[in-house]
Amino acid sequence: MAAPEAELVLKWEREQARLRESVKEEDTEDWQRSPDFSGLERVGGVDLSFIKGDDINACAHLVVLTYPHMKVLYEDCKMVTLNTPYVAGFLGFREAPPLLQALEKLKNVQPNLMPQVLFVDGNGLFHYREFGLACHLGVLSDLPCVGVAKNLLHVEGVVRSEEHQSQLNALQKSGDSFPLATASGRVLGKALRSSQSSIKPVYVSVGHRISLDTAVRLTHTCCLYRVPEPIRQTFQHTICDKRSGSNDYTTWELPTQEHQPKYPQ
DNA sequence: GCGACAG
DNA sequence: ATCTTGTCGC
Repeated sequence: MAAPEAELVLKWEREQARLRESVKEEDTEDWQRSPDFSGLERVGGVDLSFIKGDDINACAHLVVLTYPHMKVLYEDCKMVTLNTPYVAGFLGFREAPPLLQALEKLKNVQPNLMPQVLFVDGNGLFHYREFGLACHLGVLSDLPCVGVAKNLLHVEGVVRSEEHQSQLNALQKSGDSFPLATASGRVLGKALRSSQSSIKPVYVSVGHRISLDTAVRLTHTCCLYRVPEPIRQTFQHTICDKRSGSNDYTTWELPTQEHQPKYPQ
């Protein structure tokens, strides 16, 4: 993929700065204040999936699950063609448009199934300019959004240093977390140990209309495995025939004991 | 200066 | 993002 033109990058930066002003980083919903999230009934997840040698054609996924039981209420997968290359820091311009279309479609066909919060595969405020994909989707859809990244983005001095590694080692049990603070002291996200069975954390940050602590708490309650169920279900429902062979989860042993799903049946 | 850098 | 097998353990 050719390097993005400097002019385009400048345009993108201006757009991110403009949209950044609309991000709400506080709880705006009643259920977010509730200790057990009572009132929350539907959680969504979005993601794009690709096949090996092709980075312009992708499958745009949207799933909606019940809360807290994580049962599938709605799933949609559509092949799309992307216009922009992947550039770290500008994921929103590449992935937000098709994902917004999926939300628009849901609004038209099953408005009653619109999720009350959306999990996004990528960062929110934990971003070079505090405007990752989760913020991008949040502002443009005005849906509460949580950013969950599986890998660490190097933001303002937050890197995989020995300090970071020792903080990770201190995450002993599921639900443990530590803040991701910039050199200036601003907390842009949290590293969360989301399941007992995985040492590797997920990086949670605010997308829109939710506080960081609520986002982390909610993410934890949606994790049966490392990746929050709404996002993980999106992988499972990939229609692009990627679920043959041993990757079919039905051939895997179900978690036992402390690995037990939080909400059986 | 070069490289690192969500998906 | 995606490629890619088995293997060891709870």
